[in-house]
Order: sequence, then C-alpha cells, then structure tokens
Amino acid sequence: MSNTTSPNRGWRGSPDLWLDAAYEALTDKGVDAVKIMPLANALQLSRTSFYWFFKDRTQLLDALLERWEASTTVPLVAATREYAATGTEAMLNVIGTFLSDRSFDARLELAVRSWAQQDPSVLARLQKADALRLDALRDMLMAWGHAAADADVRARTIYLVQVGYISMRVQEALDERLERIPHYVEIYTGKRPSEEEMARFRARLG
Amino acid sequence: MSNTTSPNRGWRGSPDLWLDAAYEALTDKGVDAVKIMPLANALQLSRTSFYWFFKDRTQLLDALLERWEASTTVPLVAATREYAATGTEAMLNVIGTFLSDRSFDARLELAVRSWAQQDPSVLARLQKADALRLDALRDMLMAWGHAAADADVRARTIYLVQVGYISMRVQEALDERLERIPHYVEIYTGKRPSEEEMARFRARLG
DNA sequence: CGCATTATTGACATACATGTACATTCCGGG
DNA sequence: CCCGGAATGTACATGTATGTCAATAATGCG
Repeated sequence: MSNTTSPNRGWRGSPDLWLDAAYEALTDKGVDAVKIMPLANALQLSRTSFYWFFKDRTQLLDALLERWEASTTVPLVAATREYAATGTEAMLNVIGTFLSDRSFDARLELAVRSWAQQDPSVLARLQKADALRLDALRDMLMAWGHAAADADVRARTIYLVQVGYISMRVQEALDERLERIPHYVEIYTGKRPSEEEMARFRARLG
Repeated sequence: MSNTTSPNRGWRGSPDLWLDAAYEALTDKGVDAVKIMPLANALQLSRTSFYWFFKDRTQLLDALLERWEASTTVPLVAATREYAATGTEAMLNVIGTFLSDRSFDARLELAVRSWAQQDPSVLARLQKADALRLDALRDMLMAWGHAAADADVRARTIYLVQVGYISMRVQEALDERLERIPHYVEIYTGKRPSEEEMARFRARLG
C-alpha cells in the first residue's frame, strides 16, 4: 500500500530539489546561508540524505556556479551574436537580454558578485566572466563599424551601467524602463533606434 | 615596572582595536566573517574579552554601519555643498570625493552593499543612504540651472556609473582615470570643464 | 602602598554546522 | 512476491560559534 497519507515518507529528494533550495538560499541570503542543515529543514528532509545526491557542500556550490554561468554569461554572449539588420537593433538585442529575467538572472548575478568578495576562486571565475562579456560586447560594436578604442569604451559603459543597476537593485516598472531605452541606445551606439525597431523590441518583450 | 618584554600581557584591547579588526574582516570577507572568535585569534586576545567593550556581536555590527555612513554618505553630501564657481567645478568636487579613499571608502561601501543583500535592516539603511545621496546630487545640479527632471536623470547616471565602478572593483591608475574625467563631467553636466578647473582639480588630488 | 577601576582569562552551557557509518524503508523489474 | 538498488533516517564524532560568570591581573590615583 502506498502511503499517501504520510507525505514525509517515501522518495521526495532529487539533486534538483536540493539545488533549487540552494539557489533560493543563495539569492536570498548569500552563500553563507547555503548550508545543508537549514536546507534540509526547509525541504523537510533529513539532513544526511543530501549526501546521497552530492558528495559534499562544495559540490553543491559548484553546481550553483554552473547554473549562474548558464543563466547570465551564456545568454548575454549569445545575444551579442544574434541576427540584427542595424547596429541599433543589435544593441536592442543586448538590452532585451538584460531586461528579461528569463535570459539574464540579475538576482543570481548579484548573489555571485557578493560571493566573489569572500572567495578568491569565485572572484577569479567572475572576472573571467566579466572579461568574456566585455569582449563579446566590444566585438559586436566593432562588427557594426566602431573603431577598436571607441568600441571598448562603449562596451565598458554599457556594462558598468548594467552592473550598477543590478547592484542597486533598481526596480523600475517596464513602462518606465521602455521609455528610457531609446536614450540608452543612443548613448551606447551614437544612434537613435528607429520607431520600427522599437516597435519590434516592445513586441518581443510583451 | 612596565613589562615591555611580554606583549601578551597587560592591557591591549580597546573598542577601536576590535572595530578595526571587524572592519578588515568585513571589507575582506563579508559580514559572515565578522565573528568574535576569529577576530580574537587575529588579535591574539581572549575571545571573551570582547564582551568588555561591546555588549554583543550586534553592537559591533552597528558600529561598523556607523563608520560606513561617516565615510561615505557624509563626505559625499558635503561635497555636493562645497563652494564652486561653476557647475563643472561643482561636479569636479563630487568626482574628487569618489576618487579619494580618504573621502569615500569604496571598499566599505561594497561590503555594505553585499551585507544588505542578506539583512533587511541593513538594506533599509542602504536605501535611505541611496536616496539621500541622489537627492544631494540632484539638488546640486538644480542649483546650477538644470531643470528638475533633467537633474534627476543626470544624478542617477552619475550615481549608477559610480556604483557600477565600485561593484566591479575597477582598479584604474590615477592617470588613466584623470584622462577620462573631462569626458565624464561633460556627460554629467553637458559642459566641459575648463583647463583651469582641471588644473585646480589635479592639484588638489596630488 | 593600597585600592577602585579597567581589562583579561578559563570554565561552562548551549547551539548549530559538517560528514561518516550503518540500519531501514521504498519501489520497480524479474 | 520478493529482491536489490535507490533513497532516507538515526547515531556518532568533531569542529566552531555565541554568550555568561567568577577568578584573576594590570593600571593609575590618592
């Protein structure tokens, strides 16, 4: 007889379950909150059953870092290589990525930036990611005709403002944000996006 | 006879000693490293002697927050109210504050921003500070003739870029930084600083 | 010197974290 | 239906942190 009346027994755990809980703890309260005992309490599982899925805490933290790269650097770099008919459209592709939680997990990014502050190996990985992202942005700008030095400065500006936004946890309504986008595009690329491009951009977000 | 040969005896502790050690731990490894036992080890003092100077760990953390406000918000707000003959000079006053460790402790700022992520009461205090600083910047810009809406956007831009810089821990040589300053001033205020103003600025930093 | 004040320390009580060993339960395929 | 691997749980050994208390030591002042 399957015991449907007692939800605290039977198979409930899985690597993803622990990983999701770890993600919540990390983004919510920082790395030092990613501890097995509290996670087990939250999941209503025995603490030690964690060790069936992961070798130890370190392995869990590694898995979090991989999730981070997959949900920040990877989509961002992809966005810089997306199809675009103009330089302004290419920039809108990038901005769109930053704007959507589905393609750029700002919460996780912020948590990892904090984490890096207390763990040199994470810092190294973060700085590699920073370099990779900046390179991708610069390459995109160069492909649209910006000279190397100019592309470099513009890439830095785009990225700095974005990091500032994330770090300050600016919470703007989508409307408010959309209004500012043409201005940002102009600062970043030197050209205003066309009405058509903005319309397409808005459509894709909605 | 004072026992100068045995440094492990006699009165060695003081509130500032513990506070300084806590500051190092906080800026180096984050709040969760601000623990009494490790600090005592670093200071070569008995752990329990901490409690002579502070009621508990919470009181130590409070003291750190006060030090933070005194070394970031206070000097920044003061800089926005400093004497200036022109709008560009006023902006240089602000930039100078951000540039010097003596007037704006970016390391501490970064640590507190991380801390805020895991402690709601710290977050509240940080957001109050953000608002205060933004208001001070906006007021300064309005005093130099910018319309309210324009001053607001510009204040945000200045502040966002700065937060981004701090959050990315950009380490530029002073030379490199000085070269970019006129461009920043122009973006922020719409006007280039005069050669005279830049000369005065450089002199004051050196 | 003697003494109050200031500071340091070790012992104790408590809590929470990690990780290992071993017993137990669950569930699906033969 | 029963057996074996998957998953869970209990007990144990260990380490690190917090905070209180009472004993002790150092300092400076009258």
